[in-house]
Amino acid sequence: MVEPGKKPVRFALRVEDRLPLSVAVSRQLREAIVSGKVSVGDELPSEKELGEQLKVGRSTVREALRILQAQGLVSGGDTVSTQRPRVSRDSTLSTAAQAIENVVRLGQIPLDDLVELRVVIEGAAVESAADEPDDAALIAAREALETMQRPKLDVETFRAADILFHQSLAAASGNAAFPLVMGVLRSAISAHLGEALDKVPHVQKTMAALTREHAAILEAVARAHRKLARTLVTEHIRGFYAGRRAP
Amino acid sequence: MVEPGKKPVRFALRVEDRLPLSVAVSRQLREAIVSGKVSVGDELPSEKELGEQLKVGRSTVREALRILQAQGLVSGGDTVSTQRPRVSRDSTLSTAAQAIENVVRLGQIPLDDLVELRVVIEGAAVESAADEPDDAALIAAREALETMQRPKLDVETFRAADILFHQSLAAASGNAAFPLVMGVLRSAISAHLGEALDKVPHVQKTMAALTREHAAILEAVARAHRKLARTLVTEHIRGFYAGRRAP
DNA sequence: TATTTTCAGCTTGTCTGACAAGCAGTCAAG
DNA sequence: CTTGACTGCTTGTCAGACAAGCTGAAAATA
Repeated sequence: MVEPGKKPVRFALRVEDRLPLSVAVSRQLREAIVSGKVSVGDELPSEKELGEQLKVGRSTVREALRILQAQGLVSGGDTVSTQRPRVSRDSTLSTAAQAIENVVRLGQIPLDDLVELRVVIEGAAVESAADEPDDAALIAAREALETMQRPKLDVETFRAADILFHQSLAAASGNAAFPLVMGVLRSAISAHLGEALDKVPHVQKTMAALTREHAAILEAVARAHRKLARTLVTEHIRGFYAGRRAP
Repeated sequence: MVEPGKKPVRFALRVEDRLPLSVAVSRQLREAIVSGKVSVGDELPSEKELGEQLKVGRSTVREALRILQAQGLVSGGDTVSTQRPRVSRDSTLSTAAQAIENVVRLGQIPLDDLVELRVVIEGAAVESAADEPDDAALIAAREALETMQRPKLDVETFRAADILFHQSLAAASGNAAFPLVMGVLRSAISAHLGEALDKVPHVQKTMAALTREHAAILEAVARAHRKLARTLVTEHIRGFYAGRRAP
């Protein structure tokens, strides 16, 4: 491919930092936010004003704001409103969750692997919660459990209480990363399974059984039986998804 | 890859709530992507065409694309280019890491919690790898270890080999979710710590010590000593970050 | 005076039209 | 066969327009 007479000279095109203005603007704003130059909860200037300060058009500013909203650094984007965007307080958490969910869903990770990861994390969470529980979170878990113990519960309410229970349990570990990743896993798993799970043969019976397992887990945590709590959680999760997967 | 027989996916917009159109568009495209309706690597229609199919203006489409780029689902956003955006191949991972980094930098998740989560996951990974290892991944880990054992290694090479070692070890568990989440965690943690690892007092000594720990971990895994492997990994990670945090 | 109504002025959301820069193919001239 | 011009696309950016909604102040009313 190379003639003997000619030396292969490669010319590398040095692309200077030509990134779109909108991206540059978003990065600059991001730096101002994460570095604390604008504090959390502050209002940002209006789009027009930002554009004038930065000497860019309004559409450019709008695109930059969209990027920041997608990153969860700026509020808004979920409703139409005339409110000025603010530096976001807590929506970055759900943003991170969604980002991981994207990875998981695109990564074609087998369902079993996700379930196993959830077992690992939730097992560690209840062990930690059994050691030194966060009482407020434990109370929230207990309330969720009481909701699930109400007779003749409809599936949707049960489902919401179930999520809240597991979330609270993870939060009781005192580790903020546990509930975050757990929530991500749960949502990714149910996205894999599809939402047609409510059509189990014996819904009330299944829900009652799950509730009993929840009660046992919570009690093990409350009594600081860390190994028992882990075992119960592991069986609970594995059993649940095993039953779902091959009905 | 544009055979005449392949018919392009058509997008039709369905407005649910009073969401901004741009957000609705981005969500719909996101669904099309993560559900595999448009496959990874595919080109999306041009902005004009998308706008015509969805019956929205081009600026609206552009804002939606910005959101998707910020989420890492669509390529582009880092250079100015006339290329049509594609469904992104693998950049979602770094996006997730960046999202977590935002969370951490805004102080919503303490660094220690992230480290502890990494301990949990990597501990479970080596246990699983000790039980039934994926041989190819173990070989990769061993090669990375050999790289680290080379004398007078520069920091960057060591660092790369270190990442590869841990990644391979996690992959040896056979669970695809472990290396994935681990990678996100690792990147988020190191982004938060800063890259100032070179400023350790005794770099060569530190690297040598880390390498010995790595070797011990790998041997424990290879000999199917699951508990030992977990203990070693736990100490390895905790020790590493404990040393970093308060130098 | 106190309360309600009105209204001007802002904001965001969206659309349209315009232009520059750059890539890709075509097609003719050398 | 190479070269160059040309055409048609793309993205990036801007400017201007309009609707809808909020806010605060002035005006009208009780």
